[in-house]
Amino acid sequence: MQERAKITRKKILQAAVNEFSAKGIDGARVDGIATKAGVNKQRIYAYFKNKNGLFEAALAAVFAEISIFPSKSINEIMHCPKRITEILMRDFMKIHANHPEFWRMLAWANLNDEVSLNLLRGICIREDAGFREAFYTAQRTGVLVREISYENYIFSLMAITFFYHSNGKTLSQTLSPEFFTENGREAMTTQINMLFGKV
Amino acid sequence: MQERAKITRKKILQAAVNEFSAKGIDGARVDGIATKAGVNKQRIYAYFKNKNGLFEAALAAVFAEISIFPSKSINEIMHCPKRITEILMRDFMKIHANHPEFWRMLAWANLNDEVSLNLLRGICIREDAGFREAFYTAQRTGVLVREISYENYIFSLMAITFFYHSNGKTLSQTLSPEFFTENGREAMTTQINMLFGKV
Amino acid sequence: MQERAKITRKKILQAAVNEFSAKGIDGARVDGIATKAGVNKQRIYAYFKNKNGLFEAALAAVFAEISIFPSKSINEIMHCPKRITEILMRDFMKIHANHPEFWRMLAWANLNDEVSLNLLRGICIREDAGFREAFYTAQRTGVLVREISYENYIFSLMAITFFYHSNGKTLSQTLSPEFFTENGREAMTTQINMLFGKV
Amino acid sequence: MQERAKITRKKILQAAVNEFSAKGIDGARVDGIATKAGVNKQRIYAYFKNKNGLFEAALAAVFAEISIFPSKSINEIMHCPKRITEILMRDFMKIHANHPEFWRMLAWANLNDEVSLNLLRGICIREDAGFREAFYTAQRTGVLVREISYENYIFSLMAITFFYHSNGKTLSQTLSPEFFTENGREAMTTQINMLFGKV
DNA sequence: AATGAATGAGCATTCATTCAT
DNA sequence: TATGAATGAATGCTCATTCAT
Repeated sequence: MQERAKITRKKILQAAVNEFSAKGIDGARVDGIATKAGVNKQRIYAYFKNKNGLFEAALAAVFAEISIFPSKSINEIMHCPKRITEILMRDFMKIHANHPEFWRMLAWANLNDEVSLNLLRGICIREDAGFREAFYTAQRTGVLVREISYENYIFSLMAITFFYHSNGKTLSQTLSPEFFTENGREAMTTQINMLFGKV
Repeated sequence: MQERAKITRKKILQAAVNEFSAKGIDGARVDGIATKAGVNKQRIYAYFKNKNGLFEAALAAVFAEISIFPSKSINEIMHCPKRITEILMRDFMKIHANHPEFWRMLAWANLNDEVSLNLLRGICIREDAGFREAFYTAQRTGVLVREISYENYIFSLMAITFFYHSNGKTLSQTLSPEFFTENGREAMTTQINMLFGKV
Repeated sequence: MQERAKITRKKILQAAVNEFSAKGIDGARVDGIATKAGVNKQRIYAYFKNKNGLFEAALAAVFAEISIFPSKSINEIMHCPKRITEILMRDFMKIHANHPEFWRMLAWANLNDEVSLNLLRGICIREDAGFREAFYTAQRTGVLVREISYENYIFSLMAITFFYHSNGKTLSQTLSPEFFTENGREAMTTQINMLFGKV
Repeated sequence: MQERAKITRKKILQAAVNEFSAKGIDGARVDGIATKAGVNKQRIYAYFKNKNGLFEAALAAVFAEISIFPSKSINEIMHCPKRITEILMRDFMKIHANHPEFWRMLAWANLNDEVSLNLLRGICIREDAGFREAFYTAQRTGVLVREISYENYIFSLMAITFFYHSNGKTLSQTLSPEFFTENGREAMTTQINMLFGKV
């Protein structure tokens, strides 16, 4: 693949993430993506076969961009294991706040029967070995509840932060709009932190 | 509205929930809904104005069907406050398992900018006063952590159960497929239960 | 089907015969047919499913219009069996001259793998019993060669007249342009007539 | 033209005959031909100007390959003039059976207004002088009907054999499927042979 | 209230052809 | 000579919505 082609491919992917995350597979328009990318529409089919193929590639591209466990955080945790939950939650919250396309693409992908996740195989969020180590250290030093497994711990924090961002619209209508204020967010972080911390 | 019209309206709504929850607003077809409902397409426009209007009505219909806090569970909790988290989590899990249209409609609605949630106003899940009472009882009797607020407690359990069902597809590819086995589900419930229970 | 729909259907079919016979399945444009018919393009899909379905219906419509063995000719032959070949050849020639869409649609259909001829089943050219009678009479009275079967006789005359019209373009380049003059046509008819007539 | 170019040209032509004879001008895809030929698409435009030009060249190539009057047959006829019709018919039948691309390319060319036959000029089936001689011999020796001209004789046999192969699909649906059995083919050859033979 | 017919804008995808290297 | 990249105009088909009865 020539240099020019690589650039074209990249422009398409960026536009695709933009359009797909906003409107989903069915809502997105191939024309729109081509225009946004400033690229001939046919190139999309040449590089990604079809709309679905482009979505899958766009999803993979989003995953590739996101770093779930930044080494900076791991260092911080190692230094002060007590803060593990707080740090992790703030990281996750930040990821979602800065990359709304992440939860959106995830949500679209989960709702759609036809998208294959094959491309994710190579990229998937492997829990960083370093972080896992930090988790066990926190449990060993008695600052994190022992009853919970590593997987369920990660899962819970992901669930809470994902849900917080993905369901804001309905939650503020049905449960409480308070969650989505500065204070609400703070309170939640604090409480969840205490929950997992050993009293 | 005549009796016949009411029946037609109901048939449309059922078909709409079915189609919308499966395919989303953009993926659903008005023709498909009309056919599924065994009703002339034009009736949809007569009763619900347009596709979006129908979606909003369908979303409201789903909410109206779901009972988040069954009185049976409230009684159980009152009788044995220690089991509050376990009972609630099992309830939520069951709701999602039996009504996948619930999380799906929620997800579609949250992803879409144009759907109005006005119709939810009248129906929204108001936390049953009874349940709130049970929650405070559990805290007072010392079987539930005191640091967490009622809202954040509900929120957390909703988040975990929602996320569990809505993101299964990507999670089993990226985090672990173990979650979605019988054992995985049990372990999670137990651990979350202990987490919120006072040690 | 309402009267209005019947009219629309018929307009589509006429335009389809026109366009398909001229350009073939791949060459024809659905848009072109809709425009020629003065009808909304979507109606084509409503009534004929797709382009192929429309072609098949158009082919059937052409067959339905053509009368291979006009009763007038049968009467003439009965009256003067000696002229059977001449009459038949002139009939076939006239059909092809007046209905070029006949050989053209046949040719397109034979070249295309995907067209089904199911619709022809109901219409297909059944040799008129009357004409078959005339044929045997001619053979019995000794004015038609006995060695040839009814089927092969019809086949031969069809082949010659079809080929004459369908392959004119290449034949006048490769064999001789003489065939397609008035004299050439006359000579051919006369000679074929004599060929089948008993000397 | 370099040797390499000649090879490329030939590969393109072969693929073109293959694709065009199967799908016609409108049905064929330049991409498909390039792929089949294992050649860069652009070469097609360099050597044949455009799709139509390629078709015309492919048609000419098919004609160049076919030998209508093999000298072997001419010898046989000279040796036994009585068998002229039978030999010719079997030759034609064999050509069509072995080279379906022949009647197909002819049919596509005749149906299409835009193809020019200029390239055929140089190649066209000139009746071999030898065969014409054989024909007259047969007539003189009284084993072939005298009433038919050379041109009409050839024409008739070509018509029958071409039609037999080109219209099999519709004929077996509308007239009789019997023609296309081994027996049917034999009977036809025999009868046509007798028809032209002097009784 | 209900339905069959109709519409126009749109949509994913394709294709012959040209450009740039 | 040869090739990968790019283009713009279609092309078959669909869909939400409205009309007429």
